Amino acid sequence: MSTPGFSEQTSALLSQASLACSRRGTQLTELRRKVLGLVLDSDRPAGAYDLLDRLRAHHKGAAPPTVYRALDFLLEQGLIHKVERLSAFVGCIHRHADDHDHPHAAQFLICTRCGRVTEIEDGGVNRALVQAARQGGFRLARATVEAEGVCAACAAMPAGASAGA
Amino acid sequence: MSTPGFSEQTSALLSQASLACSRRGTQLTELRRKVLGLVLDSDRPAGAYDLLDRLRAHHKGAAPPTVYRALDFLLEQGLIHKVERLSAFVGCIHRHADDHDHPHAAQFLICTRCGRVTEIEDGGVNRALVQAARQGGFRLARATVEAEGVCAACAAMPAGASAGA
DNA sequence: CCGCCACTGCTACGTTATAACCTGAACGAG
DNA sequence: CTCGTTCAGGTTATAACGTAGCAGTGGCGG
Ligand SMILES: [Zn+2]
Ligand SMILES: [Zn+2]
Ligand SMILES: [Zn+2]
Ligand SMILES: [Zn+2]
Repeated sequence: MSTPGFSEQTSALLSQASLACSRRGTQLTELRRKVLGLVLDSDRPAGAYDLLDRLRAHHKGAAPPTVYRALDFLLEQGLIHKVERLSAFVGCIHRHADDHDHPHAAQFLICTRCGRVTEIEDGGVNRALVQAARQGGFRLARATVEAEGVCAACAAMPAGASAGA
Repeated sequence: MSTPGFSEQTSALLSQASLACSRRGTQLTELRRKVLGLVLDSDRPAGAYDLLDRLRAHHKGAAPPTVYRALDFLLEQGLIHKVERLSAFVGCIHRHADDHDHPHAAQFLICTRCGRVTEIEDGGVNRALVQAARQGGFRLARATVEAEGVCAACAAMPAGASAGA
């Protein structure tokens, strides 16, 4: 695999991310690649300090700014998203077209049972938001939409249990 | 005025809040009333530590737990909202019906020029969210919707200026 | 009187995020 | 080549946000 320690799927996503950055004239350096790999490899949102701890295993001397700078870069590149309610980060599931100059409009479904976050991109929600903003004369730039509830997997489990670990 | 140091409008809202709490069997104590007054009296979202500083002017010995406990209470009572993106609090503009047992579904428009936040409650957005969640088999409990952009007042100003202060 | 409860005071601590300053590598202009 | 500039990252310290835990007080019902 291309980056030891990461899953096959994560490695594949890292390769795509690297390409996407090249096309945009930015560099997915080794450090940024590691941080992105850690985010992608986690099936739950990852906090900055969780990432820092894991990063330190293979990157001695990492400090808060180390990981926050990498996260800022990855956010700018649209490779990850921040879930505000959790102060945590998730990998972006969407393909990164050559031309994407500004972030796409996504929404997040946060399961309060298992902690997993699903990224969706719902046209209806986006249209409704644009409409609502326009009604108030508000010039909409972007929106944070984070729903909390119970995911399909957890809803199918007996109460008290949580799907998949 | 009923509570010295607050505007007439804030005082009126405080009276309403006090009544609403009585009906629900909870107490809007003097401390909680002061914190609510501070939130309502501000035309921008107020951070917890900003509130703490202002609270100390009339309430010697206040510490972080003092203000956070009051904020928790006010959130539970639906008297204020937290704006996650700003880690700050705003007063709720809606009337507090006797029967409201769970929080209402509101959205926030955050102006990046002047910093003001407008609370709206848009049926279209709420319907779209319910619909989007259902499509993924997600049992929606509540949603954080925080739009960023430029408010009508700021959009009418020359670039570089910001409306009202 | 006594136990219980809601509220508050207070100390300390945990978590999240950024400021400020410095080093070194890469690269083109002069 | 040497300088200025840009970008990435190391390092230290600190700001900003939030909570745990325990003690005291005062009301209220047994
Ligand atoms: Zn995305
Ligand atoms: Zn779940
Ligand atoms: Zn409200
Ligand atoms: Zn504005």
